[in-house]
Amino acid sequence: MGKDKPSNFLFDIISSDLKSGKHAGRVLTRFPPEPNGYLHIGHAKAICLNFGLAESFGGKTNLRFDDTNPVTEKTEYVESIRNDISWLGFGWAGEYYTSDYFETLFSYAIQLIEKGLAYVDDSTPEEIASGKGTPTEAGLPSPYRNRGIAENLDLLQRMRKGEYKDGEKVLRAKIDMASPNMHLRDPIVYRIKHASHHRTGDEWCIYPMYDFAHGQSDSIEHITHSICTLEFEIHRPLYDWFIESLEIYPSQQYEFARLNLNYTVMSKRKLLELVEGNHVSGWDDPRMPTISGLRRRGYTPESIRHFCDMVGVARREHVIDIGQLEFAIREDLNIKAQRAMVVMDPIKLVIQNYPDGETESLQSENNPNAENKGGFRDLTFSKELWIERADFMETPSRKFHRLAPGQHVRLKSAFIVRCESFSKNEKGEISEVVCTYFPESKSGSDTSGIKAKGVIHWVSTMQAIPVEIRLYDRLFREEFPLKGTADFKESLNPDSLRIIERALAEPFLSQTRPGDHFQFLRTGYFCTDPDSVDGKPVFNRTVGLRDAWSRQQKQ
RNA sequence: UGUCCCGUAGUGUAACUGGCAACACGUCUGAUUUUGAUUCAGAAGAGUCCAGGUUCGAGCCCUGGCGGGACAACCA
Repeated sequence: MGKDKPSNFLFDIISSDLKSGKHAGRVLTRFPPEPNGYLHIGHAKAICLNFGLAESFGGKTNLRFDDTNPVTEKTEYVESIRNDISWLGFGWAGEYYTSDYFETLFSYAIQLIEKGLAYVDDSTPEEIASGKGTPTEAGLPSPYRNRGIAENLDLLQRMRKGEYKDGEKVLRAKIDMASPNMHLRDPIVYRIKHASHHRTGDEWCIYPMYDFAHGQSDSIEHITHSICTLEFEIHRPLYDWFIESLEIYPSQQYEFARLNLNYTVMSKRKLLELVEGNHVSGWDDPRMPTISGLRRRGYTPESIRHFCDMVGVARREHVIDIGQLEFAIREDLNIKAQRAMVVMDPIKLVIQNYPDGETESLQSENNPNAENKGGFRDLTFSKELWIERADFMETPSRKFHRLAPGQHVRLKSAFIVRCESFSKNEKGEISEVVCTYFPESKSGSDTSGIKAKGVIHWVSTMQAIPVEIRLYDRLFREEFPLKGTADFKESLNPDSLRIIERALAEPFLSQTRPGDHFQFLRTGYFCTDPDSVDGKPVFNRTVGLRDAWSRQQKQ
């Protein structure tokens, strides 16, 4: 399945580069996260592309932390990023940090000055901003634009030595203040930041800007294809300008459209806002589109990689329906997940013709869709069972295939029962259903000749264990949370988490470990949460089963 | 009144150097089913933003519109 990945424009570019011998038959890509937040599903797409493309051409991929802004970056993020990439199943050739290149980058700056292509500007940030002009009006040259080379060199060294305060001076490339591309209007190359860096500590007080770091870092590593998202497209002329001016290895940048999903947000800044505002429990909250959130939710690496293959790559902006992601995980878990029966909202079912105090052992397949049905496990059957409240109706609609007075139903992997009567509590809720069972209708050896229209799940009251279930729904109730409201947090779905404190489950679930995947029969896929403690497992709903019945009900 | 990018079924992605638009998800039927799941079979749904042009022939090439997006952080 999915053996042939559909072709895409990046694949085509690399193919033809290889054919033309452009990089001497070499393919080296890189994944360049800034360690200022956790990776999300959008990054997964970039990871799959960079690693996947390289892999399909026998090339390699570097991991490079783009750490040029010490005030937002942390080692905690470095670790989570490394962990997430490995978890997705990718291994990187070299692990680098842009900060490893600070000294080289500084020497590049000197070269630029010596070539008359950079100058130190004493203007204030406001002056620089206004001097840039607008997209439709040319900018004005800075009064410091024509400083001599020697003076520039001296000033840059003194910037490095820490003789100036933040913002007092910057180094700018001398390109073209009238360029229609704003990024070419003498972009800032180095700025002063007296801030401690997560790796270089206080060694530096000047830091290179993205544009002066990224392309050169690619070049230093001899990256052949530098793949990034569309918003950097307009930076490409600058990327090329630095490489040409410095006469260094000509890495090439290619852009693709970033992944967007409906009913969620996909920017690190916004995700950080959700974390810091306690709208979620953390970066790995199962409702987050982060890789760690998806992992905790129960998504598998395979499902995420397959999803990334399915959505493809192109240069046009798009929004993928979250249903596509759900399809990917259902498809994977269908063949992998152990089945179990868990009653979420229990009512008691009493079998009037079953002997008091007796039990019998029945067998049920662990996964009917896996090879050899995944083996079998034992279930304990008895006179009193828990069944789902929703599986009984006092006055059923015509198409209701479950329990109702006089109606037959099969208890999964057990017997057919017929509903004889029921009782209600003071509040008028169903409290108990009384049935008779047909001993000769035992699953696998049914000779009763009785046909049951439906099958329901159950668990024996004496053996059942209590478990906590966390039912997750989409984090936002708006398809496009950013549209229409001033604050995207107003679109948060108040019902994105519903906790069932005490569901009743098959006893073998007491043995589960965090990260285990299950399909709770007729309900959905679930994953054991790290919050589980001995005697009280906690399960996150990854995704519900497809449900033609409820869809039909809604219509 | 600027520059650049993009425009193919509801969604997303294909269509080798032009040869009567394909795949996936979704939707709808029907069959099977001890999960109203899965599986299987089938159907509907675009004539490729619009208008011209080149060509025997254009989603692919050209021109002009229209529509969407990006660009003025000492962020990446």
